[in-house]
Amino acid sequence: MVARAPRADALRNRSRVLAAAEQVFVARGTSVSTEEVARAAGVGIGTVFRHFPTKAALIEAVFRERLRRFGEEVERLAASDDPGGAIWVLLSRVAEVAAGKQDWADAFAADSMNDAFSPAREQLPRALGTLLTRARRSGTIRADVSVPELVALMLAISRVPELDAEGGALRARLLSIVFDGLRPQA
Amino acid sequence: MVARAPRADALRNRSRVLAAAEQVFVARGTSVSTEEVARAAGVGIGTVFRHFPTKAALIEAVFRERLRRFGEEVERLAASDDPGGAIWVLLSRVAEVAAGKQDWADAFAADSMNDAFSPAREQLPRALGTLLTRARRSGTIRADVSVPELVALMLAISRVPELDAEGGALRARLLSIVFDGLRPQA
Amino acid sequence: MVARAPRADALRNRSRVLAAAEQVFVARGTSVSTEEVARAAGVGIGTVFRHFPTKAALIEAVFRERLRRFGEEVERLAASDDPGGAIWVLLSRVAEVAAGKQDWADAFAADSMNDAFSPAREQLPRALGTLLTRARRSGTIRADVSVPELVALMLAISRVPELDAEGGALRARLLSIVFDGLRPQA
Amino acid sequence: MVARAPRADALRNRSRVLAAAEQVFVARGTSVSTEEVARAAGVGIGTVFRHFPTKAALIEAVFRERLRRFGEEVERLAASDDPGGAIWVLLSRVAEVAAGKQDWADAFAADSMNDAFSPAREQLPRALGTLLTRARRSGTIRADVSVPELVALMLAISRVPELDAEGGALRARLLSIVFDGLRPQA
DNA sequence: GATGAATGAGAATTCATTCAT
DNA sequence: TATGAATGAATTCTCATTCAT
Repeated sequence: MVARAPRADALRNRSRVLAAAEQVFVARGTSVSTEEVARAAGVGIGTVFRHFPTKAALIEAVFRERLRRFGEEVERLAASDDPGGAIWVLLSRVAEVAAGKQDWADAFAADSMNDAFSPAREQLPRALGTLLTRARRSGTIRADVSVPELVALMLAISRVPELDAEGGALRARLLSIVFDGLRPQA
Repeated sequence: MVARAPRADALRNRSRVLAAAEQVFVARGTSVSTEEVARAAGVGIGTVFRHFPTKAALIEAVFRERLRRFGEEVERLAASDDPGGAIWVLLSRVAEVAAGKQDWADAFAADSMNDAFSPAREQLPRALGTLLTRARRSGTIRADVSVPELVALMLAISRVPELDAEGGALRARLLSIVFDGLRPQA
Repeated sequence: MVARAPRADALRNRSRVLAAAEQVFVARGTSVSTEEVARAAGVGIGTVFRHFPTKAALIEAVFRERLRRFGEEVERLAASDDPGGAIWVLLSRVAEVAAGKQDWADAFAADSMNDAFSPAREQLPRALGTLLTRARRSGTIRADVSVPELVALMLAISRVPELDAEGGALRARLLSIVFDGLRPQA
Repeated sequence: MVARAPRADALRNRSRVLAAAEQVFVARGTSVSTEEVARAAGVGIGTVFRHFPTKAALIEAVFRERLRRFGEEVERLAASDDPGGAIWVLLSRVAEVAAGKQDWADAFAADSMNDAFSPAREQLPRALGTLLTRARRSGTIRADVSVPELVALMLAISRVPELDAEGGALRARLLSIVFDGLRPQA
């Protein structure tokens, strides 16, 4: 019995499930039943469990994927000409993405710093570190802010669901406060 | 057929259940079974449901009580001689209280601005408003920050569970960033 | 410790409970909770259970009382000048009373011939017997109908809930069929 | 994503549950717990709920099935050479079937004319109508009896549980009364 | 005696997980 | 492999009955 490369249709199903799960979890929280995820993916529930042995594993996989994509985005931001502006963009994006998606943010917050996510643990902090260093050098961000502070701020911002009210004006004011706090202080 | 004062033992049990529920919810999330709450309170499950007709009602009651206590605390802070310092204390307290209590913060965030909490809706924003006005006048807080921004910040801070790491040093740095952002900018 | 006559207020409470239970059972079925009966009677639930040791006992008592009153009514009918007409009235009354009160009729049907109801077992059949004998003699009722047949017919009629439709016209036609069947056949 | 035929074992289980439920409901009333139905069917309780999402749905399904079979029986009777005799058989069957099955008769009475049972609403009244028309023409049944009266009589008869006593003799006499009432009157 | 709070055994229902088809 | 039926533990809630006040 040689370990065989996964069949193409199996891979396709895995992706389908992952995508459907992300959509459903974001929309209605991770407490939706696995059955609903299967329905959204257009597969049988058995298929979901074949690819992800427990529901927790599915949630984790969805989240890992999300972190991965986020890491890529941060890498692009870290390469920006304007690192200070990039941090502003970063925090804005976090606030946007999280708005109204409580449960999702929960999972993010609960697990983002978990040992389970070794790839994200490498890529994301590294990208954030690069971004911070460059921003510090450019004089837009104060020197005593490092990655954990930035992550904590991101988490904090990501978890306020009411920011969409008033057409996002509140969100802008919140970000402005935080951003002013990040600036080198007189 | 006169409306009678509730019996002493009933009141005692109600409080016990409320206290046990708060403890259990904070420690292990609001998803613990009502049975466990009953066990923690040392009463039968029927007693829990007698006092709180649904689980949602219990969660709400626990939360309402918590908001009430928090409102009192803010009122005391609003009367302080040093309103700027009081806001610092306020945010610190929020961060302390929320640490490691994810689900609890969820409930707070989800409901804190809800119509259901009319008493809190009055007392808490009023106290925060007083505090802010006084802090603005004393020159410690910038003029364009009002109650919604402050609440959003509190929510944001309250929802970062990892702040206890490193003996709270990270929490202190996060607060310092936020606080600098709240100061009148040069 | 001599057996003492029940206190006046205890008797009053017993009646109140009985009356309230009848009303509630007729309106909403015997599956309403004992608590609701207590509420309707304006007493505590403990009082209900003091007078009727189990819910079944309460149902039985309510029913016994109802049979007793019905027995009295039949006695009056049995004394009528027109025994044939009296039987018609009897069956009409049964149909009227039962209309729309399914659960109630259930209890009636389930228990009416039960050994538990010794007083009713005496009074009611005796009155029906008298009525029948007189009706037979007057030539309005056929000779081979005796008390059990009459009771069965009453039960049957009492259990058709739809008879109120069409302003009772259907009920009238049903009774007419039964009544014709009861007449001496050519 | 084609709609597939239900699996054979699923169909088998559905039938098993339905049959077990009918048996249990008839024997001990529809208030038996779903757990008992599952036990009687030899399946897990989850299986019962998979096929019938609520207990009410199960009761309804059992009842619908019963009405369907009854409708078939009436159709056979409607085709008889002796329509008068067929009506006698019909009423006898109803009395037999219902004997001692209180709760069952309740469901029958409560729902038999319900909109929920559209198939029965068509088949059963139609068959009864045919039967009645033929019986009227043959001169065994009086002209002013139509389907609602017949149904009401069936319901009435079906709801007298005591008819089995005395080896069914009482039942026979009750039916004879009703039947004489149905005959064209002199 | 009266009260109503406490109790806990069910009951219906859900859902992660397993396994026959 | 994919499917979806079967399973049963767990959960919320109800209610008859008991018992302290």
